[in-house]
Amino acid sequence: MRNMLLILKALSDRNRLRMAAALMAFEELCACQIIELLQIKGATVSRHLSQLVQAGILENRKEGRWIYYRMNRSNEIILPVLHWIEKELKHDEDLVNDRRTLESIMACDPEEICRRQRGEACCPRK
Amino acid sequence: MRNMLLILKALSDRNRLRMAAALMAFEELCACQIIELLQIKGATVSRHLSQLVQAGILENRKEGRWIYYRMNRSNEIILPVLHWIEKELKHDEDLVNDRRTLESIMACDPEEICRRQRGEACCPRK
DNA sequence: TTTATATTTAGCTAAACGTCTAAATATTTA
DNA sequence: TAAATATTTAGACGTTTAGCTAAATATAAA
Repeated sequence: MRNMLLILKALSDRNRLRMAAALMAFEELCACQIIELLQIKGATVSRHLSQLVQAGILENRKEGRWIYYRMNRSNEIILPVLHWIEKELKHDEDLVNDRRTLESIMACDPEEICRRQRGEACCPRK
Repeated sequence: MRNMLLILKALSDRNRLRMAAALMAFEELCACQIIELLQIKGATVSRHLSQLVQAGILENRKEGRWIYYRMNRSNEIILPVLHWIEKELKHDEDLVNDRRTLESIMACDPEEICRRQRGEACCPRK
């Protein structure tokens, strides 16, 4: 039961649900891309991501200075609930919007995203 | 998304998950039976139950002084996640134990359960 | 119509949570 | 090797939440 509660709790926060939905649509995202999507502080994003990893929903890999997150496809327990979310929220207004935002985020190099987050203007916002 | 979050939040508390599991196994239970199962105060149980109703997971009906709760079978959205929980927690130690406890609770009249909750000895505990 | 009683609501407290800033860590570049 | 930088960890703060007790509500029994 403990495990199930970890999973349900991890998914029952708006920002974490958005992260999960983003990674259902986009194979792999680095932390800075998720920061850019959610527009909240990196430290906060980091804690949410680690909670999702803790629950077995996400996994990550390190590549240089970046850390990339993706769904943990080897965890079969969570597949049904992810499919459920995917189906029910396919047309959710906020998530459709997030996917659109992600398209433009993916069009930039992570390099550019990070530069923007340090306050240097680049990579037009919209 | 708001709706999905209500559902996920409602299910991501240990006691509420136990309530939901109990009502997957036992068609219908009145509030006093759930109080008896969880061994927490009636007021607290009441608030949990209303949160589950709010999320569309449970429905209730009034019969005299008692209020009976059951799964809201007309809400199709939640069926997949309930099946998921049912499958994953079928052999969960705590929930197996809850079902055993419920067997003996069901063997008493609600009348008896309520009397016990008022402090009068009756209906042997185990 | 008064009393008993099953459940809910209101108000409180302690713990958990989401967010932030600042400091720490790890990796790359100069 | 020193400076830059992407992410995480630590610590603080305001909000939410799960639990309690006591009061309110609604129904049944006397």
